[in-house]
Amino acid sequence: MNYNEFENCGVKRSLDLLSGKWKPLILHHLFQEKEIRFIELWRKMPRVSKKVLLEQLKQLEENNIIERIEFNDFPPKVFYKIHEEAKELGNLLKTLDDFGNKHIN
Amino acid sequence: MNYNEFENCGVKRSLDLLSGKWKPLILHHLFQEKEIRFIELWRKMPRVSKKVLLEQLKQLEENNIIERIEFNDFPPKVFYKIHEEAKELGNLLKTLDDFGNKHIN
DNA sequence: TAAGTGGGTTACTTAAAGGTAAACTTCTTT
DNA sequence: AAAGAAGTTTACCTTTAAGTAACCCACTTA
Repeated sequence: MNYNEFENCGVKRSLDLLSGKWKPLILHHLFQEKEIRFIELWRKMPRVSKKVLLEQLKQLEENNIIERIEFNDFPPKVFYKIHEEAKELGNLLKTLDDFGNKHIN
Repeated sequence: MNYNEFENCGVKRSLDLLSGKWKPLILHHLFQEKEIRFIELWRKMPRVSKKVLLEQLKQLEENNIIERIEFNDFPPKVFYKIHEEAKELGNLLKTLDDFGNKHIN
């Protein structure tokens, strides 16, 4: 999240959106589930701390990649899902995955 | 360069290859020039220190993204160029650029 | 012989990302 | 009354990436 030069570059912007240790894994789950509760997501990736997971989710939300939907229930209920306008991100992830798998080494 | 989990994931591998503050800019220049001397490259991006530029180049080389070609001349002469097997990276960068430009905000 | 050349290294500092652990909130259940 | 639930926050520590500045090497040129 620290490209301070060459700002006007789409490559950087894309990398910014995805950079963060747990974001690819988060997105992987969100693309699978369409909509998932915070605690469910956490159970799927228990090696992240709550704090860090929340940080990454907040960054994704600020970048309009995901949406946070809160219900005033008890116990609290919050859903996260891929933002409608970021659905095309799926294709990008596929492209990145393909390239990464080909380019082993 | 620090994804220690979910290693077996192409997305992570791709992001790893590209993560580094100056790599997108380096690659931009290398894709333009096909082959460029270290000092020329540095002149094109004078806000990086030599040390950091060399670090980023070394990482790219270790990942087989670029090639380092050394001549035993004086003064020393070293060329960097996109590795033949990484030419397809051009398409990936294009994809990232397009996405980033669309997804402003 | 002193200064300059291009590529690279070393030692040290700063800033940012991530990790750990505990506490808070507001309700429900036992 | 005590314990537990889900989501979040706080305080603090560790690790890593990046920045700064100086120096080395082997040779050439003024």
